[in-house]
Amino acid sequence: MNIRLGNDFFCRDVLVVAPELIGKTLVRSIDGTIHKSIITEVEAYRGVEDLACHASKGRTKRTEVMFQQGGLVYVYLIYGMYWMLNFVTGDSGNPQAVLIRGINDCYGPGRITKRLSINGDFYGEDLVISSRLWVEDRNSSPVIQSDTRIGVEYAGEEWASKPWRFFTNDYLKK
DNA sequence: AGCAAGATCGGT
DNA sequence: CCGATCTTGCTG
Repeated sequence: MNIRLGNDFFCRDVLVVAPELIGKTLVRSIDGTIHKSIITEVEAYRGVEDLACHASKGRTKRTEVMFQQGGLVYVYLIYGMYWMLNFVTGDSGNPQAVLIRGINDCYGPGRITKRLSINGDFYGEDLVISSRLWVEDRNSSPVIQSDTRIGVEYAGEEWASKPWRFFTNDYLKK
C-alpha cells in the first residue's frame, strides 16, 4: 500500500527526515503519465547557522520558501544550467531542506531534474497536495549510510565535515 | 551597476 | 582538468 507522505512527515527536523527519505518513492506525473523512482541519496541543509545552507544568507527572495513549513519544494538554478530539487522540512520559521541527489536509476541532482522535467516552475510546489510531484511510502527499510556533503567546501571545515549526506546501495542494479 | 562564485556535469 | 551559462548576493 503506497501512501503519500504528508505534513506530519516533512514537518520534523531535517536530520530525521533526510535519512527517512531514503527508500521512499518519488512520484512525478507528466501529461497523465506516472513516473516512479526510489530515492537513494539525499543531503540535509539545516538552519541559518549552517554555512552550507542557502538560508545562512538570510531570508531573501530565493531562500523564502525554506522558511515556510515542511512539505514545500525549493528549487534553484546552479551554474546557469542545472536545477536542484529540494524538499523543505521542519516547522515554519526554521529554514531547512533536503537536496535530492540520487534515485535508483539516475545519480546526480542536476541529472534527476533534467530527467523528470523539474525546473523553477516548481518553486513552492506543495508535495502534500500537488498533482505533478509527491512522495510515497513503500514500506521498505534499506540499509542507510552517511558521509560528508558534496561540493560545500566553501562553508568551512566545521560545516563541510558534517556527515549530513545519506544514501543506500540496496537498489543498485546487478 | 558591476562582479565573483556557485549544493554540477560532460567532454578532453 | 576545464568550460558552459546565468542567478544571486555583495560591494559601491
